[in-house]
Amino acid sequence: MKRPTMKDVARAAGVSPMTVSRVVSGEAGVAPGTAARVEQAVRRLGYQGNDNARHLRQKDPGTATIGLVVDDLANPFYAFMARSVEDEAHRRGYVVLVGSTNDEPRREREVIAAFTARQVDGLILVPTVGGHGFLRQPMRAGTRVVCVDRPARGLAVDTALARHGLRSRTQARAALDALRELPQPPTAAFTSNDVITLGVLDGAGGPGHVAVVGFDDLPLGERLDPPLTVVSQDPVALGGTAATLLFSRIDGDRSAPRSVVLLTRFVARGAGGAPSGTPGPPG
Amino acid sequence: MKRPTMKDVARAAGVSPMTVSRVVSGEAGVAPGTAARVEQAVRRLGYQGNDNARHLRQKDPGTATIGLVVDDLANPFYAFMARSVEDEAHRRGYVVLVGSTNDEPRREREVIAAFTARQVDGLILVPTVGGHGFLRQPMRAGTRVVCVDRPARGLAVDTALARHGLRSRTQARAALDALRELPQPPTAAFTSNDVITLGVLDGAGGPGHVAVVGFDDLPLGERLDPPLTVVSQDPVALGGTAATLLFSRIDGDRSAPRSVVLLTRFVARGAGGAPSGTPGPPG
DNA sequence: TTGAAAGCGCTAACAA
DNA sequence: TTGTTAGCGCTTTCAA
Repeated sequence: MKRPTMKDVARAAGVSPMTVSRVVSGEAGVAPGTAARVEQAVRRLGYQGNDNARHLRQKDPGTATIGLVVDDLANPFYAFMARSVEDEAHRRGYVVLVGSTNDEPRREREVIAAFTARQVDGLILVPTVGGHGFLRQPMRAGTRVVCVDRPARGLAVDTALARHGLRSRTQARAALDALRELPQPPTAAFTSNDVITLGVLDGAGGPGHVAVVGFDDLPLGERLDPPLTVVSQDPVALGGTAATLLFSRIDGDRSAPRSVVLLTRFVARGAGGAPSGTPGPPG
Repeated sequence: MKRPTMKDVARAAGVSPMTVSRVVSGEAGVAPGTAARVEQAVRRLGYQGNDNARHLRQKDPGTATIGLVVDDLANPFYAFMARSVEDEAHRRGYVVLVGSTNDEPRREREVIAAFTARQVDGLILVPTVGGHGFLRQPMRAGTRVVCVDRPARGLAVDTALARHGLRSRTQARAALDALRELPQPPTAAFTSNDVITLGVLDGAGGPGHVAVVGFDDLPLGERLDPPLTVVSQDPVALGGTAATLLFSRIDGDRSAPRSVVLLTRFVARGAGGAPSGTPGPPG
C-alpha cells in the first residue's frame, strides 16, 4: 500500500490538490463545507503530508531539522547534552539527527555530509582533531554551525605522562597500568572524561595507589571511597546554550562569530583539595 | 549565497543537468573528458546533492533515514542503545533521527509524526504507556517499526509498596523516603532503571537500611559498599538487535511479526543472592 | 472561494 | 554519449 498523496485526497474529496493544500496548512479562505469534506478524506485515507516535498518548494527556507555531532553518544556527558539539545529543538518544532564521530575525522566528515545532504538548517558539532575546511561550503550555503569545544582541548601538556586518544574504560585502565610500570610512576591522575575516569579508577588501587581527579562528574562519584574529586561541567547547560545559539542564528542573527564560555566547578571530595563548589575558570 | 544546484553545475560545465546527474551518481557512459569538466565544476562551486529531492524522485524507495524514539536519551541505558543503533545505521549509510518521549504519549505522537512526515524508512521505538493505533497508518504505508519493550513492563505487581512513573533521581529518593515512613517499611527495594537506582541509593542508608537490587547495571556499581546487586541488561545488544531486525524489514523481509527476547544476567554482588552471572528469564 | 500552470532539485524513460 | 521530456509531492502565483 502506497502512502496517499495530496492528489489522492483531492480526488477523494472532489476538489483540486490546491484546496487540499490550503486545508492541511490551515490557510483561510476555504468554504467550511469544502474544508470539512477535505478533512474527512484526510482522515479516511490516513493522509500525512510529505515534509521533504513541502520544504523543497516552500518559499521560506529550512527543513526544521538540525544535526548534532558528538564524539560518542553513549558517553553520559554527550548523552545529557544531546537530550538538552533535543528538548530545545522539540520545543521549536525541530527534529534532531544525531551522529557519533568516535573522534575519527573521516567518520565526522561522512556524518556531516549525510546531514547537509538532507538540508539540515544547522549543526551542533563537537569537533574531532581533524581540520574543518569542509564546513566552509555548507556554511556559505546557509547552514549555521555551533561548535562545542571538547572538555579536554588545550588542557593537558603533552608530557611523557600524558596519554591521549583512549577510547574506552579498558584502554584507560591499560594505559594507567603501563604508566605505573614506569621508574617514576605517577602519584595522581587527571582524567578528561568519565569513561576514562572509570578505567583509571579500575587500576588506581593497590600498593602506592594513585589519586584521581576527574573532569566531568559521575553519578555515584560521591559514594566512592575515597570520594571522587572532579572538575564538574554541566552538559545540560552546554547543550542548552549551544542550541539557543544555533537557533538564534537560524532565526536570522548575523552578528560576528561568538565564543561563549561556561564556568566549571571544582568539587573536591578527597583530602587536600580546594573548597567544594568553587567556581573556577573553564578547562 | 544560495546552495548551488545541479543546474548551476550544468551551466558551469556546459552540459545538461542530466549529465551532471550521471557523473555525481557514478553512472557509466559519460565521456571521460565531459566527466572531468563536470567534476571540476562540482568542486569549484562546492556542489552537494540534495538528498531530499533525490529521494522524492528516485524509483527505489526510501530516504536512508530511520527514527529512534526512546524514553530519555540522557538515561545511560538508552544512550548506549542509541549509540549501538547509530553504529549499525552508519555502517549501512543511514542516518538517525532521535527523540525522547519522557514517557508522555503526547510527545511520543508528536515526535513520531515529525519523523514519518520526513519519510523515515523505519522506526525503533520504546513505547510509552499510551495506545499506538496511530502507528497503523505509517506501517501500512511502508514504514517498518521495531518496538523495544521497556525493562520494567509487566514486571512489578502494583501493590501498596510499588511506585511507578518516577522521572528523576530526586523523585525516586523522595518516593523511597515516603515508603520508609510507612508502618511496615520495606526492607529491600527493586528498581527498574539506573536513574531510579541512584535515587534509591541516596535514601537507602541509615538505621534499618534498605537493600537495593537494580535493573540495569551502573558503572561503578561494583565499587559501592555494599556492592550493588543488579539484574543486568545489555543495551548495546538490545540496540544492535533492534537495528538488525529493522534493517532486515527495510531490506524486504515480510515475514510475520516476530518477538526477540534477550537474556538478562543476575549479578549478585551483595550477600544472599544467586551466583553471579546466572542467565535468567527476561523481565 | 477555487483551480490551473509552473517549478523546487532531482531522476526515469525515452529519444537522438 | 548526450539531451529532452515528464513528473516525484508539494506550494507559489496568478487567473477565474
